[in-house]
Amino acid sequence: MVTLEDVARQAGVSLATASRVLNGSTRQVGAALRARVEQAADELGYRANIAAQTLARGASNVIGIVVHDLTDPYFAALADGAMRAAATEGLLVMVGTTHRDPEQEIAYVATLNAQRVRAVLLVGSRVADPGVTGRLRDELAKYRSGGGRAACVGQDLLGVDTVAPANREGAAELARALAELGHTRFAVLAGPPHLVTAADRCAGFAGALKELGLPAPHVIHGPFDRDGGYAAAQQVGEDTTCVFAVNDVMAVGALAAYRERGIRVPEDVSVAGFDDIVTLRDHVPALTTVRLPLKDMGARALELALGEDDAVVVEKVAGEVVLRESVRRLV
Amino acid sequence: MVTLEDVARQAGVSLATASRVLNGSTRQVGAALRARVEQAADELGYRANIAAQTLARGASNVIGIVVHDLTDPYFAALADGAMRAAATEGLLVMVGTTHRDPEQEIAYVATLNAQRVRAVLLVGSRVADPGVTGRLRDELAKYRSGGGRAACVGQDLLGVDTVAPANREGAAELARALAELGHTRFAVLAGPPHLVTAADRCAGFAGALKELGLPAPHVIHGPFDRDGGYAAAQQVGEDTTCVFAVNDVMAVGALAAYRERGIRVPEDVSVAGFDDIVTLRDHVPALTTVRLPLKDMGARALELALGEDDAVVVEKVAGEVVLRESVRRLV
DNA sequence: GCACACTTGGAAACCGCTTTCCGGGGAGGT
DNA sequence: ACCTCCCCGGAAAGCGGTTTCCAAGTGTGC
Repeated sequence: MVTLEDVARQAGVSLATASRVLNGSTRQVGAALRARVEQAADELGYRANIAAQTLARGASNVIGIVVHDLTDPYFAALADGAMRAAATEGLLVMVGTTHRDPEQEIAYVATLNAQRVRAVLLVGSRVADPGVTGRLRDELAKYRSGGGRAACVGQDLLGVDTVAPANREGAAELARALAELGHTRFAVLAGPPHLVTAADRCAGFAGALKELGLPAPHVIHGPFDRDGGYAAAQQVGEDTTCVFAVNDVMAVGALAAYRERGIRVPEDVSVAGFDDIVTLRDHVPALTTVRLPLKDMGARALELALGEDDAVVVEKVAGEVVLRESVRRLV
Repeated sequence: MVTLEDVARQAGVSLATASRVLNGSTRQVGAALRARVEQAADELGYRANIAAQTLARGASNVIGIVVHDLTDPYFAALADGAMRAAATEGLLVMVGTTHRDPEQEIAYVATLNAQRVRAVLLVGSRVADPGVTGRLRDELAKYRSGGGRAACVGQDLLGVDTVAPANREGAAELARALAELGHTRFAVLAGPPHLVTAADRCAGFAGALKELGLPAPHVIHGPFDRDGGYAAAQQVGEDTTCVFAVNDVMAVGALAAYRERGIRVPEDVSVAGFDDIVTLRDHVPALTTVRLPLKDMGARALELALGEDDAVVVEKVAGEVVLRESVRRLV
């Protein structure tokens, strides 16, 4: 590889001058030398060694994003939002996928710390296990004590800047909207009990029903993905008129299960989800859901992480109930 | 930040010994010292500085993946496959999104070169413009001359290891299968003319029709995404019995357009796509398409890039026609 | 008991770049 | 004509590790 020294020698200048010309500096370099250096760099095909720069400067220009599952459009949208924001700041992005294993999340923070990345974004639901959350907090604390910045999209459980979707409130509002349509017998495809996002949505939904004086929903746990929704839908009782899946991909799984069994949606049963995944906008029947501005949330999380402000800020972002054809009005 | 030197001092050993204990080495260290060092590292919360390691070792443990659009499930699947493969090798992943701007691809290769990443994966269709392709080749050549490895998922146009989907052949086979069902009047939602993947699929399809002695399809160009398919579908002539969208997300756009206009699929018109995107498996009507093993392709590309073999290998991967309900038999 | 091969610990060079600190020269002020 | 001040170029000291090279200690075989 051609190094800065090669360039400097070829241009007949010192290392310092070459560095100042090629890699930015507060100091000026005369036009003549500057031209010589640039030409030499071009001829030799010089590319600065960023590892060396990072070491010398003590600051890197990469950020880390840790998501649960990149192929889930929810995370893809969030990550894309953050990546666009990063690009405008001239930052590179390192993406880690935990494949829904919380331990992996901790491991990634450690690795990103070793990389001395400028900031890390933890995207996705926290888990209820205080053990893992504690260890993650510790790892984050270690990272931050070394000057690292961090933010999270999810629950405010890590002591870092957080973009927190209003899961409880959104689910509650959805419940009220559905009740308004005349539904009274509900089931909730609730996802895994330890996933805080899932639990919050479920609780918010059930809480609103209770306030309305309606019977408690039939809660069915299972995986947080499409197949989880598919499987859980099989266990919904006959008398249920409306099913709330705690996220859109689960709702799609449920719709598929109903379709296979010849149960019509919304004629025989209504189905609602949560997130308003863009990729699903052409689904038939169109999904009633709670819209979250995912891209913005990703971008905002990056902003928070990079922000100078030392105070930990938690930003709640509200969801908006979107009624579509997967839900019908009862009488 | 705590450095190796801090650890060594605390443990009362030399820098060399501490390095050997903590960051792997061929050399052995006695059990007593080893324990002291490990304890010191633990107490201090030491994390190796990877930038320094990369510099000293002259080799990094990160790879770069450049995709066109992460929120497109096609790229998400490919990237996920590659990332899983990378994880098993203990490699970190840097992801770049070009948002379909070919210039960005060149810029990313330059940046990843500067990062001295171990390998770069270029995922996605090449463009027909020989100018950009040439500059990209140059940038890649520069990277590889410095010891970098590279591979591509797409067309064999860059002189690097390539995983090449059999776009022409797959589209041709699809055309034959559709003709078999009695279709004769076709339209192709062809995407942008400069995108090689789109052009190949279109050409393969048209070629097969010609061989069968059928009339040439009505070719409609437009963007390569869902909205492109939606828009292009509006221009399809009345007499067309079957529409081939050159990828699945475009096909979904077309289906949406038809649905809005009250045109039934497949009763009034048949629609087929290409890729067999997993996220779309629950779409109604189920999409006839050509299946590509996306995750495997991503993983394979990484393998090729990392492989020791110096010869440039091009691996064609075949697609499999999958007939589903979006297409009907005529007469 | 001695030469010899192995181990194992440490000193120091080095990886490629940034940046501080110096010094020389030209411009401007008096 | 002299003194400052400013501008710009270069030497060199890091940044935090890895690894080569030495030296000292430990066994082994004869």
